[in-house]
Amino acid sequence: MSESLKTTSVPQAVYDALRESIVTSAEAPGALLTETAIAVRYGVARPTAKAALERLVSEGLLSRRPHHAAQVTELSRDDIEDLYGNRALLEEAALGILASDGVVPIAALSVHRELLEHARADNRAALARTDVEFHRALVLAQHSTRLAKMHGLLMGEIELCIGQVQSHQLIRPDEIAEQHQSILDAVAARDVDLAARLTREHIIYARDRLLQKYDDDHSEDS
Amino acid sequence: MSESLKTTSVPQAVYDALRESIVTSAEAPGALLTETAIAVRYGVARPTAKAALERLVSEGLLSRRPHHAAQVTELSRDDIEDLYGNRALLEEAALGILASDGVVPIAALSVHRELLEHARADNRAALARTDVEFHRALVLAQHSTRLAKMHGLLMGEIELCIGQVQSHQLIRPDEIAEQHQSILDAVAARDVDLAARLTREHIIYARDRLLQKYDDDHSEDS
DNA sequence: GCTCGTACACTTGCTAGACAATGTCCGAGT
DNA sequence: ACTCGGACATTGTCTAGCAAGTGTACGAGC
Repeated sequence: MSESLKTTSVPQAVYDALRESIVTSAEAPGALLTETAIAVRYGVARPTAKAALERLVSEGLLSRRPHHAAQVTELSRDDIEDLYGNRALLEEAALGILASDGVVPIAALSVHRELLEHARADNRAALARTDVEFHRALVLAQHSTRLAKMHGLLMGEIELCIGQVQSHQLIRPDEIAEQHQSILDAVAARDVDLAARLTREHIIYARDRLLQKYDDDHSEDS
Repeated sequence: MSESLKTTSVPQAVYDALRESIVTSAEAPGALLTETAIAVRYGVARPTAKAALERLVSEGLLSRRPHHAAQVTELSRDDIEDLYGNRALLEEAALGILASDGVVPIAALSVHRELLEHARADNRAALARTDVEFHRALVLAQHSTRLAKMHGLLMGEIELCIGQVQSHQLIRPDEIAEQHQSILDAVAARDVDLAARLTREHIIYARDRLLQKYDDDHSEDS
């Protein structure tokens, strides 16, 4: 007990670990997670595990019926469309605010550079993760706390979505990077309409690639 | 134990009761709510009270620092603008969807009739409550579950906002009812742009009345 | 052989109590 | 007047356990 830096609270740590294993699909969709199983896995008491599970349920990553074990949410095609439609709405608004202020957020810039690195190395898994981080950084940069909160809620499920459909397999790194650059340019140029339009197109583009992969995966069975 | 229908779970009941007393400003903004105090007030165990408090914190109705009692969130002028700005964004999108489908939701219609009753009786408190319910019903009627979830999150804080600024005092019942009717008409006529525009104007109108009252209340002190 | 009902195992719902860790505040000593 | 120390309040987390709901599998009856 000397090496642990006690970075956060115990339930937070359990939540983080559990969330990570869910969005990376280490826990398959539909997998059952009982409170006691989580408790023994991370060496915590059952109420602690329960708190982490309930939080994940409220964020939509887990589902549960009253007296049953929680299970990893299985996203349908409609869910994907819903998620990305609302994401487009929110990010379009966020980028509009950023562009009208003409402030290019430095946090997003550094993430963008990191993303370029991954693109050059053709590391698609890392790129998918950094892509999410880039969009988070953009939305966090504008001042509306509620917009950021709602966006965070959506992005949680979107990460799960990206994990379940292994969409990073068909990502085109150069296109992603280029689209991000265009958006940043529009913000710097204070072109509100362009920034909003490019953002929506970028997200719809991502959605379509996801849906395409989803359909491919689901065409052989049934 | 024969008359109680056991309508919901215990934490849910505590949550409901607590939420009610918060949004009605029975608990003044800034009031301290300790876990033990809530537990004894409702005759439940401390973990149960804790769960209810944590849920309210996650919804923004309560604030808390790590080892301190939770307290009722005090909304600032910026918070009001933020809440209503995002509310306009979401409801504009929701009404756009409804109008493009051309389906006037029956749930919203019945709430609208109830609202007309309150308007006729000039019961402003009930009207404010029904107004919120009307907007919830509208958003619930479109099919996007995420949009409804995010809207619900916002409306929680908005109810608190309405309670803190006693805004119902300066509501004009006839104007509210008329604006709602116009929106419903636009949806029935499948006029997407009009429905969206009227919705935004209606919300901005409500926001401005709220801000006006807020400024009046805060001009004498300081 | 099939259907129905019952009992059991699993899991959560909720409670009780305890101890540790932390933050606040007030008073004592300098 | 200022600093330091300790008491108090509050939450964080754990252990323990009972009650209640749900599904399943087994056995009885037809």
